[in-house]
Amino acid sequence: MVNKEIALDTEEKIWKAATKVFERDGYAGARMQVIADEAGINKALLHYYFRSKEKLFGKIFIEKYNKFFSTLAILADQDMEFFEKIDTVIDSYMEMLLENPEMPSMLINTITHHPELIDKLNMEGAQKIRGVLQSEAEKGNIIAVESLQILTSVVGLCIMPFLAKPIAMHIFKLDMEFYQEVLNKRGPFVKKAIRAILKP
Amino acid sequence: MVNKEIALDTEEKIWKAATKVFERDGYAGARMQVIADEAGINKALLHYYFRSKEKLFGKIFIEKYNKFFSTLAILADQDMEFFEKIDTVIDSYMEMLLENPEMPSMLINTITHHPELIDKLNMEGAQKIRGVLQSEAEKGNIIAVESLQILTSVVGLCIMPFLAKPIAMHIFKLDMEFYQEVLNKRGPFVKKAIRAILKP
DNA sequence: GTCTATAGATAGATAGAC
DNA sequence: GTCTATCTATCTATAGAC
Repeated sequence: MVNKEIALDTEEKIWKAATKVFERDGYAGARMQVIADEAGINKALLHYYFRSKEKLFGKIFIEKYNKFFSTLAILADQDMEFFEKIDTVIDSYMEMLLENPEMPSMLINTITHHPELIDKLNMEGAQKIRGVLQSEAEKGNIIAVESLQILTSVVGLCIMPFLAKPIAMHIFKLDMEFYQEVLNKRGPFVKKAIRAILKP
Repeated sequence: MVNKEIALDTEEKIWKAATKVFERDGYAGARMQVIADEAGINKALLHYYFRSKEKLFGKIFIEKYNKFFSTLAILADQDMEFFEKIDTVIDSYMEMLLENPEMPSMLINTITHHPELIDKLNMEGAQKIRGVLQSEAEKGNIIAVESLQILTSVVGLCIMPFLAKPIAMHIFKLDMEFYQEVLNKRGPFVKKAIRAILKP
């Protein structure tokens, strides 16, 4: 069992190192040598464990995003009042963003450059939430617009301060503390904003 | 003058080709050979005109984004009622996005990987608009929140359907026509949404 | 200004010893 | 499983003929 434990440990080190480098540099910008250095192992071991750069990236990407999307699917299924459900989704989204601010841009970039990976994502959660929105609109509880307008509004309102962070901090000469405060207050702000938008 | 005309023409061909390839593949993913092919010229000519890949990218990036941001600066200076000004900014933003849907993700990516370029962007427009928001909030005409919350809301609401296009079309199995309609209706939707959000 | 040819560096991937 | 050494391909960039 000793060998297997060591193996798992190495695989984990590679996984963490590769995640970090891919997030920072993107797929095209990432270098296998850099990942190996970060993991404290040799370049050849990367290929021993994952065969190719593409496979390594694909596995990490799918695992990371499916974990997030499956959380959404669970939330959408819970038995709650509509706005409570929306709030829970926003809370979950903001929590994820605060821990992984690079996820939105990585998702967008990957789908653009590796469209084949899109099929491996489990998007039940998004479909369920869209269904909820459509049914609420039919009942007249919220404004009657295409549910995509609302869905993209929730997501856009949540992620924008994270996407804009580097550029906004620079333009307005803000320090990290100030910006962190903006991010911390974003959840409550978005909840209010969505209520205002959806009022029929 | 014949030589100069031919030179300008070649430079322009390179510019267009490079813009296309950088937008599609990103800086790290772009290849000088691909740009040369796209421009219908030889690879060596790229270096003759622009010295290096980095310089070529930097020049295109700065020109493209400063053109857009200077439009914003002009709008912010116009003598208009507040919501008329907001509407004009949204219209201008949506028009730009409909023609250049890749601009937001390219901006975000570039700032992340080439932070030195941030200093070459002229961000007067954004600063002016933030000033307008702050002064309106002080006057009590709109809700009293940090102006960054509003600024990122406007931008987030505008760009999200463009960022999400490939992934949303796939998840919900939408055709281009349907999605285009969503994009066309986005401007009016965002204007309403911002009014609802800002109401004190 | 424009081309061909190639230098020089570095990428991903593999062979083979241990 | 892990390493060193190396292959092969490909990248940016330049030299030099025209």
